[in-house]
Amino acid sequence: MKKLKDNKAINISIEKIDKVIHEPARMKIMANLYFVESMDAIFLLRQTNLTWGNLATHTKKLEAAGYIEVKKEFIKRKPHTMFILTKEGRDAFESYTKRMKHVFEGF
Amino acid sequence: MKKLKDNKAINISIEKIDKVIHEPARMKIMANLYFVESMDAIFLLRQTNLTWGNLATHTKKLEAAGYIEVKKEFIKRKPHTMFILTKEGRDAFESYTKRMKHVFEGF
DNA sequence: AAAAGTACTTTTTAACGAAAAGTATATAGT
DNA sequence: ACTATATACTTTTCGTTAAAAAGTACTTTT
Repeated sequence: MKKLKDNKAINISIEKIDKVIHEPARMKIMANLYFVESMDAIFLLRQTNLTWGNLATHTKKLEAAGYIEVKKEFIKRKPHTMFILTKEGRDAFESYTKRMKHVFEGF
Repeated sequence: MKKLKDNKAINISIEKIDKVIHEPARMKIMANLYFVESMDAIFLLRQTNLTWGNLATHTKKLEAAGYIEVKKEFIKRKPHTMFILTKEGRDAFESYTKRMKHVFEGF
C-alpha cells in the first residue's frame, strides 16, 4: 500500500470535474468527436452502441452545454443529423482529460 | 488532431465502467480509503469537503455495494463512525483506476 | 436550565439516464 | 394503389440518484 503523502488524487477537488463529460455515454460521444471533429448520427450510434433515445438526449445535453453543434438537413429526401464539436467542447474535453490523467496518475 | 485509428479510448465499453466508483464524491472517498484503509467520518468529511448528508448517503451506497464496511461505536460517550475498505472495495477500485488509466492514455 | 455544538440520519426535491413509445417520411412488397 | 416495413429520429415515462434541507439524539458550554 502506498503512503498517504504520496497521494495526489485525494486532493483533487470534485467540484472541478465536468459532469457533462464525466458521464460515460457522453464521454464516448465527446471522445469520438474529438478525433473526428464531426460525425453523423448513424456513425455515432454505431460507435457508441447507444440507443436512439439515449443518443438524442445525451447529444441534446452536450448541445445545451455548448460543447457540440447539431446540424439537421435532408439528404436524398431523408433526415440527416450532423454533430460538430465546438471550440468550447474541444477545450472542455481537453481540460477534462487532462484533469483525469492527473487524477489517475497517482494510482 | 490525432487520427481515428490511433484512438483506443473510443472503443472502451461504457458498460464496464463501475458507476458506483465513477461518481466523483465516491471516487474521492474510495481514493482516500485506498491509501489509508480506514478512516473515521470526521476525517473523511474534511478530506472530501462533502456535507454530512452527502457523506452519509454516499457511504451507504458504497456499503451496499460491499466496497466498505461501516463500524459504529461510542468513544467517550460520543458516536464515532469508522469506514473500512473491504477486499472487494480494494479490488473494484483497482480495476476502476486501471480501466480509467487505460481510457485516458489515448489523450 | 437553556443554548449551542457534535455527529450524524432521514426526508425532500430536482435532475438525470435508460427504456419505451411515438412521429414522420421513405421504400418495398402484393 | 395500398399496406407493411424500415429509417431516422424525438418525446414521454419511469425509476434512480445526488444534493440540499430538515430532523434527531446526545453533549458540552454558559
